[in-house]
Amino acid sequence: MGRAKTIDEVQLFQETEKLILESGYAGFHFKALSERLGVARSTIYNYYSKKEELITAFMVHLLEQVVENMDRASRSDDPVHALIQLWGRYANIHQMMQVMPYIDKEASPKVQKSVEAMFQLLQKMRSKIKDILIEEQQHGSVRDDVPLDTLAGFVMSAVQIPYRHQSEEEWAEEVYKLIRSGLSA
Amino acid sequence: MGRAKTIDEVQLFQETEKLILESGYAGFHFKALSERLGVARSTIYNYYSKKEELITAFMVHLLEQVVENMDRASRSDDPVHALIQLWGRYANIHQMMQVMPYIDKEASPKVQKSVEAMFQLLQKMRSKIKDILIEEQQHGSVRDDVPLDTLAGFVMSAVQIPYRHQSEEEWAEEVYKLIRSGLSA
Amino acid sequence: MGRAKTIDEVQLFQETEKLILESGYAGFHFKALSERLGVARSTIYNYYSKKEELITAFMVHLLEQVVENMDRASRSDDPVHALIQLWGRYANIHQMMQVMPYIDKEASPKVQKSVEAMFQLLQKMRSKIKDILIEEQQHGSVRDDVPLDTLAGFVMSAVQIPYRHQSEEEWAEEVYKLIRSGLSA
Amino acid sequence: MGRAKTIDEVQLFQETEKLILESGYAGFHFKALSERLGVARSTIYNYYSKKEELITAFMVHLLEQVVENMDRASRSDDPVHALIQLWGRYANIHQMMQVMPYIDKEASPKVQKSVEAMFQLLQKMRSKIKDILIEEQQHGSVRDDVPLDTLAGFVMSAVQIPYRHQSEEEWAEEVYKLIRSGLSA
DNA sequence: CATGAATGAGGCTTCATTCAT
DNA sequence: GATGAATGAAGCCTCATTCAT
Repeated sequence: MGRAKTIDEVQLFQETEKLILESGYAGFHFKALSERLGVARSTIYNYYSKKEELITAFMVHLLEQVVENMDRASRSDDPVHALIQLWGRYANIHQMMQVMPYIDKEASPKVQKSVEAMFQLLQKMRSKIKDILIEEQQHGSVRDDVPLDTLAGFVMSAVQIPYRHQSEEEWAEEVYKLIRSGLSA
Repeated sequence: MGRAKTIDEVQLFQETEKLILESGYAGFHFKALSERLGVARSTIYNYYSKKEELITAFMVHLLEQVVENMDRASRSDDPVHALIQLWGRYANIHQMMQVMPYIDKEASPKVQKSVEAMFQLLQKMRSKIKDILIEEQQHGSVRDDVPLDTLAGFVMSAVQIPYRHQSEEEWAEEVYKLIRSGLSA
Repeated sequence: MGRAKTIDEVQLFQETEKLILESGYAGFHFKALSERLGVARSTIYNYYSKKEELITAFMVHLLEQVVENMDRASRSDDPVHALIQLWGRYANIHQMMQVMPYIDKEASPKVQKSVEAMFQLLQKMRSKIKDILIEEQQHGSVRDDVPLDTLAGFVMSAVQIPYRHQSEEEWAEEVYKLIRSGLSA
Repeated sequence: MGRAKTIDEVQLFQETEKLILESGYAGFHFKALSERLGVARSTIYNYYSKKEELITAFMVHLLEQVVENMDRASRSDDPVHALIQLWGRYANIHQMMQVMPYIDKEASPKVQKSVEAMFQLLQKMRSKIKDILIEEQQHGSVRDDVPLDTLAGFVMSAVQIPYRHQSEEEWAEEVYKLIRSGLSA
């Protein structure tokens, strides 16, 4: 019944991500997206009836993946290390998140729901990081002379360190060293 | 009394910065800007004949300030410390820089010039950081088991660590500790 | 159990009427209609291959009912009274008729036919009213110092008098008095 | 300062009225309007930033005129007569009013204000009619065996009686007779 | 210079309608 | 027949930019 789909959500999300990374929120239109997908602009409206709905749905999807992976990370031997490796893999979340302030949060009820979900996920991320750090503080492997919030911010900010010429793995190793023991020789 | 309002270029830049910080590139319009300045939209065209010209001119201005301050920082006792303090003061440069990818660089010759200038200034920033780090490596106070680029990225990324509840000074102290010696207790 | 839903034409007309009364021509979409019927939008096209075809078919159907009832009314003791009672029952025809000007009459041959039929039915309505009035004029119970067209218009306009707090019957009685003997005490 | 206007509100209202009367709410677009006015579509947005704002502003303007004229009418020798004459002159208000249900009342704060104003004006119209009728009831020239609301509805509905081949004056005279003394000979 | 007016380009959305299963 | 998918045309709206005073 009905004819075969020419696009699916996976493709939609893939191209959405690419487009946002390349052109940011302002440059993200259904027009551009439809051209990349090779469908009519209006076709996309059959999937998401508002620009904001697609973007936020995608971002929720992305954050969910990250949070899921953080769970795994926190159970590893060296959770901080695992976290940094995760950052290496999802280097673009941070960039994606920067789009958030520009989203019209009242665009539709669906958008509102997604935005709420995003905040909760971010909350979860932050608290998972803190949990990891607290745990390590108790083992004496993380300093406690700096407020937890700042420590967490420090760990999260590492996601911003650009890849230079390294592989993802090299990047993670180098950054891990710095996060652990700083610039000092 | 009642004579035609004239635009004060200082105010122009101030409002430009505010507007970009509040709304990002997408939300930066001459319409909004003119309303804040209390002049007609078309008046701004007597100063900058293109949106991009204004934005890029402003960004060059901003970067020049930062670079100037970096010069001073690099001559201080503890240049890394001074740098972090600088980040505290210019916490928004990073956010400002994020609009760059969305600028149509071919918009006009003036824009092209400004964009070139910006790249050179960014270049300068990066190399100043590297110079500082190299200098410290020679004194043995900065590690050399991590590539210089990554070290520089690490220092720059600190600008992203959000203020929590601290003053600018507290923020700088805490972050400095982390940059210097990392998470380790 | 679970066999494909089929459209009931009676229901189709019912929902069409409701929708037009609630939302007017502008608010009448196959989208809304299909939702109310619980079928796919495209299914309606198996019955009416154009929006206009459905609307006009429905209106013909409605007018036919009214004309039929007018026949009965004109054979009653007091035909004017019966007419006003009829208006009470079909208070919405007038509202329905107001969508006519917006219909694209050339939309399809079927539409053209329906539109013609509608005009003939309206013609018939008008002339039935006139017949009734002429008959009464001959009995001396209706004035002849006002052109027949205006008299007919007067009777038809009564359909517009809104229900206030009365039942349909009360409305008809009150309006009948006014139509018969006017405002005068 | 600034260049000379090419359209003014008067023209805008005139063409708005014509367009609505010809094509109804659904057929009223800024595109059609701009074509008639010989300006670009976007120009109209400099005057009214939403379709609904223009329509409702116009309707308020129209009702205000009518209400003003009703004041004059109620002070005349035969207020009911004057009212019917007024209906002759503003035969289109009723048609215009039918557009109301389709207006998105939440379209903008300005729209909301206008809609409120419209309701108040309609309220005023109705109560002015009632005042007139009450006054006449006290003089014994209007019946009191029919509820006031119905009487008022009866008077208002007269606006719907179509012109046949008469002048405005003839129409008013004929309709006045009917309103006063009904169909009876 | 400052301004108010006009405009075009470009993005957003909604539907009627067609297609393939 | 019934359906879900795809589409194009049409209307909405917002700006950057230009023009004439």
